[in-house]
Formats: sequence, structure tokens, C-alpha cells
Amino acid sequence: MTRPRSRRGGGRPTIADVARKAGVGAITVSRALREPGRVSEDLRRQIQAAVDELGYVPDPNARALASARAEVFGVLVPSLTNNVFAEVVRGIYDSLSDSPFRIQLGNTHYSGLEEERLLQVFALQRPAALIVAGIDQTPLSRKLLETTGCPVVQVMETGPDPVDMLVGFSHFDGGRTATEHLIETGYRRIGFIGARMDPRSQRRLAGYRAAMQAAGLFDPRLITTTPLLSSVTLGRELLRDALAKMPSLDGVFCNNDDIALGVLFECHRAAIAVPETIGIVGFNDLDMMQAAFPSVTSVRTHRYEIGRQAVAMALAAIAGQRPQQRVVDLGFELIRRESTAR
Amino acid sequence: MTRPRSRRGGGRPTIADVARKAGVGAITVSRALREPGRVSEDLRRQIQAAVDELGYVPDPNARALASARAEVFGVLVPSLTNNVFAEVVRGIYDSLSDSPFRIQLGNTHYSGLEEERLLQVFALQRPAALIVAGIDQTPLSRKLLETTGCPVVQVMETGPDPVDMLVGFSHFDGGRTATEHLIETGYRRIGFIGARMDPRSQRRLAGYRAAMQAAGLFDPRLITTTPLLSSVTLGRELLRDALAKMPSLDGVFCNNDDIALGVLFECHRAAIAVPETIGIVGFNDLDMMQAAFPSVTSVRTHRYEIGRQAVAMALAAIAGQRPQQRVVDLGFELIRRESTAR
DNA sequence: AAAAGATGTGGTAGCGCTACCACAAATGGC
DNA sequence: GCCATTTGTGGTAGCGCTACCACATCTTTT
Repeated sequence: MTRPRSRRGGGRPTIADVARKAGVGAITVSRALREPGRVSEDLRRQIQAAVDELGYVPDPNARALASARAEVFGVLVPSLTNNVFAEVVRGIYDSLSDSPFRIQLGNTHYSGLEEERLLQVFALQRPAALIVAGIDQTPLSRKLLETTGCPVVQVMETGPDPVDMLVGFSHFDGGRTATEHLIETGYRRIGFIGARMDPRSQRRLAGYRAAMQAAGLFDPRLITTTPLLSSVTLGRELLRDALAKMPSLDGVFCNNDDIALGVLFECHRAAIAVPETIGIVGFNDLDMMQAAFPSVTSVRTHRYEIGRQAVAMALAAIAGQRPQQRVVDLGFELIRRESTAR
Repeated sequence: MTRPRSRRGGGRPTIADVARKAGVGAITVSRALREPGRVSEDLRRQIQAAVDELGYVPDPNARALASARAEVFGVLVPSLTNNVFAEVVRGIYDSLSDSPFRIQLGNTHYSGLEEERLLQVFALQRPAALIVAGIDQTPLSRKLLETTGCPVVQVMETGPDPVDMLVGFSHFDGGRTATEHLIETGYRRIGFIGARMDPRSQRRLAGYRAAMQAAGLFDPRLITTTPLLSSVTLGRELLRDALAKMPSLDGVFCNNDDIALGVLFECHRAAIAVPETIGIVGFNDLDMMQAAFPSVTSVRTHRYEIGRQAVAMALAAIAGQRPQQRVVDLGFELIRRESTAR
């Protein structure tokens, strides 16, 4: 009475079909596919022939259920549209496209609570690895990360105390380097302009502050920030605010390149000469910084590489070869351009 | 000898635990969670109490295996970093965040072959719905989409013959409207500048051509394109190329806003007055078009809304209420700004 | 040469859930 | 009051795969 099979399934060949055709046990097929080294040359060839002939592809859901481990990388970023994180995701995606691993993407919207919620949801799937942006997880998030039992890579920053592995660069140093460059170029009343002051922006601000204080130039009225989401339009408004507060401003270090572009446009509008009257430095070095007129000095960060490196480390850990260097600093690079060339 | 349970699983409560605690059969728990209407009020409450107490959450993998249907939306876009598609994905993500559905993202890199490959991989998971960008699938891709047995939404365009459902707008009309605006404003030697000429860009170009021909202004030498990936830097180069070919150029319709921004910067560099000497129109209306100086006229498209609408239609179809209107045109809007205000 | 280990293969028993069917109880029609 | 229907619930049997153990067969050790 039991109908042969594929009562519910779409009639796709299963591992049992392959086993029958190859004249071996199902488990041997399973092994031949996952750990070819543990199956004899002969059988492996037979099995491969049967797989090819039937067009067999393992069912990822059955695999996940049986092995209590899904071939999924959980990826948590604060924004899907911010080009910076889009680049990181692209790096992750590209590095994973030849592997059996899929990506489960989560958008935290810069919210620690949302991150907690997503981490809980992700944990249900027993992912093979987790990649999360930042190092400022809530205590609960941190505990969740520590107890998932899978490799965890925090990305975008460096820091002393990773949950597991860490790939990024120092935002503090980036901010300081950018500011020092302005100082060295001869600017004195250098403002900081920033939107959406997330922890990374805060550290860039701290770097700015350190540089300014070291040069004896620090003045809190030089800082203009807002919690609003960053945009080019906002950059324009913030420069107006900054100039209203401090008309003698002669340079700005911008939180990111969108803001820097807005600042540049506002200078055009107000007929403020760049770099003569005001120098501008951005952060991240998006393509448009090079193309702008005048071109804009920026701190180049290696977002795509961060994604790739994170995957490389996670894959190594999955393969049992956890890299001895668990914190990788990919650094940054100050790209000097016309906006500070006076 | 059989150890109680959770030999491999991480000891998470299962549906059987809930059933035991609530004093009902496992299947009733399953039903209470999925189709509450089919379980009596009493049991439903009892079961809910047990679920809450144990902190039970269904295992998505087991579910997918048993029901031969994963709670996953497959989403295929040509680029992860292009802001346009990032916005669509964000709309999809936001609309799905309160549902049990996860997102499986695929990046086709503007390649039909890659799209085919990804579609085959996605089909293995028996997704609940598929959302794909564009209407120019290869014949094989189209067949795969038709035979998956799940709702399919094509997005970003309109067209006569959707696989299933379709949400977008007419790129042809967008290109024509932009060009007509330039013509009406008094520009005559209007160029088309475009990078990465994917099918949507081709249709915008066709719209441009139609408008130019209707006005008796068309000249093939006014068209400057490249298959290279679009960027602000490329916009600058392409304007230089266009001007070299056609020094009398007095307007440009740009394929997208990145190109338009590059064109604007090149005008600055070459001291070409905008809008007096050259008028510029972009496409998509990214935030920076409004903030630019001069601000840039652009064709606003509703990317985020496209994502939301696509999910709404897919969810309706999953619920058995396929919308009678299977093609939704969300239109576009010409935003007139300084770059064409002469 | 016997003992101890390594190697390769297969059988069994689930992983956690839902489809399918069975069946009791409640409802409705005449 | 009987039969037909509806409603609610549960048992059974998988979904397709892999962990675990068993067990031959082949090596290596002493």
C-alpha cells in the first residue's frame, strides 16, 4: 500500500536512488560527497557516475535537520543601503559563492535590540558561522554569540577583546590620521561634522579630538553632530550649522563621504573656496571622492577585503584550522587630493 | 538504551515537549501554530501557555523537510552595491521582517547565465516565493520560474508578459519623459550618456531616441555608451568623450545618477555652465541629486515601494488570494531642478 | 603468529516536523 | 430518531539525510 516514494517531494532523486544505482549503501554516498577521502577510489567513481546520471543534488533542509548544522552564514549589518556595508556584504557573498554556504542577511538598523532579536532568530538555524558588524554588542548579544558554538567574526573594527575572531581597522586612528593631515597642511580651525553617530563614528570623533588636543587646537564648538541618518543633503545643512556657530572654520573632517560631498556642495553654493578657504576630508573613499571637483581627500577603507577576510577566517575555523591570528587589522589609507591641497 | 532525546540537537524544546506539557498530540500543536482557526479555543490557550513556558520555537529546517516548502523568499538582483537594488532589497526585507519568511539573496552580476545557475540552486530549497529583477530572463530561467510552483514576482519594470506577477515602471517612458523635458526647456543637441547598458538602460535609451526622433533632433553621434560598470568617475570620462565627438552638445540625459554626478563634476572642471551651456538630467533621483550644486533634475523611481509591493503580492498569492491585478506600474516622477532651469 | 590498530562499508535509528488518514464527537437535515 | 455531514483531534508514517555503532577486511606492531 505504501506508494513507492516521492509522495510529497517533487520527485527529485534522493540519496537512496543514487545508492541503489551505484550499488552501495546510502551512507557511503553521503560520505563520498562530504568526505571523499574516506571512500575508496572505486566506489567514489561509481557514485559520482550515478550522481551525474541522476542529476542528484542533496537537499539542504534534510542535511541541516540530520546534522543539526545548516550550511548558512548569518550576516548582521546595520544597514543594507549604506554603501560601506553593501561592499562588505559583497565581499562575503563573492567569497562564499563557490562554497555550499548560503547567506542569511540581517539588518540591525543600528539598533542593539534589533541585533539581539536577529541573533536569536539566526541561532535557531544553527548557522555554520556568524559575521557581525561592530564590537559593541549588548551583553545578551555577546552571550548569544559566545554560546552559538559556531565561528564568529566581528568585522569593521579592531579591538582588544573579540568574541572569537575580528577583522577591521581602527576608526580612532583613521580619524586621527585625517585630522593630523589637515593640521599638517596648515588648517587650524578644523571642525568635525558627523551624522548618525554610531560607535564607529564616535571613535573617529575621538581620533579627531586626540589629534586636535595634541596640537593644542581643540575647541568643543568645532564639533557638529546629529543622530539623523547620514546623507549628502544633511552634509550641506551641517556645514551651514557649523559655520553659523564658528564662522572662522577653515577645515572639516567629515564622518563619511556622503557628508563630505554635501559639505563640498555647500561650499560651492556659498562660494567658499576649496581648498583655499576650507579644507575637506572625508571617510571611506567612495568612488565619487576621486571624481568630485575639486577631488576630495578621504580615508580609504577596505570594505570588500574585510568581507573576504572574514569569510576566509570563518571557513578556516569551520575546517578545524582556526587561524592563530584571531584579530586582523586591514588598516586604511589616507588619499590626499585637491580638497586639502593648498 | 535509547538516550531520552536531544542526542544531537542542542536540547531545544521540540514540538513533542510542548504536546506533552499541554496534554495534546503533537499534530495539534503543529496545527495550533499554523492554522489556529482549526483548533478549539481551549486547546489553543493551553498550547500557547506551554509554548511560552518552554520557549518553544519551531525548527525551520524540520519544517521545510516535512512540508517540502521552505519559508524562504528567493531574491535575485544584478548587484548588491548598486543603491537602486539595495533599496529594493531593503523594501523586501522590511516587508518580510514581521513574517516567518527569510530572504535568500542572489547576485546575478548582470549575467543571465549566473541567474540561471542561481535559480537552479534556489529551486532546491523550494522557496515560498521568488522575486527577480527584470523581465529579460533566458529561456531556461523563464522555464525554471514557471515550474517552481511558487509565486514569482518580477520587479523594476513593466511589460506585457510576466511569468506570474510584475511590479515596476516603464524605463522607456522614463527615458522619454526626461528627454522631452530637456527638449521643452529649449535644449537641442541633447546627448545620451550611459554605462553598463543592461536591458533597463537600453529601454531608457530607446525612450530617449523616441523623444529625439519625434522632435526631429535625433543624431546617433549624440549617444555615448560603454559596457563598463557605472560610476561617477566614468560619468566624467563619458562626458569628455561625448564633447570630443560632439562639441555642440547642449544637454545630456544620463543613464543614472552616478553618471549624472560625474557629468556635473566634469562641467565644473571644464568651466561649462550648468544649466546655461549644458542641461543635465539624471535617473533614479538619489538623495545627492537634490543636494548637488547646482541641484540636478532627475527621474525619481520608487525602488523601496517596488520591494514592498512585490512582497505584498507574493504574500497574497501564498495566502491563496492571488491579486487580480498581476502587473502593477508604480510609475516615476520627473523632479525638475536647477540643472535644467534655464 | 597473535594482538592491536587502521580502514572501509553498511545498517539502524533517529533529526523535528507535517501529510495523510482514521475516528470520535458534535451538528444538521428530514 | 436515524443517517449524512462537519468539526476537532490523534496516530502513523514518512520527508532526505547523517550520527552512531557494528563489523568485516586489511595493515601494523610485538
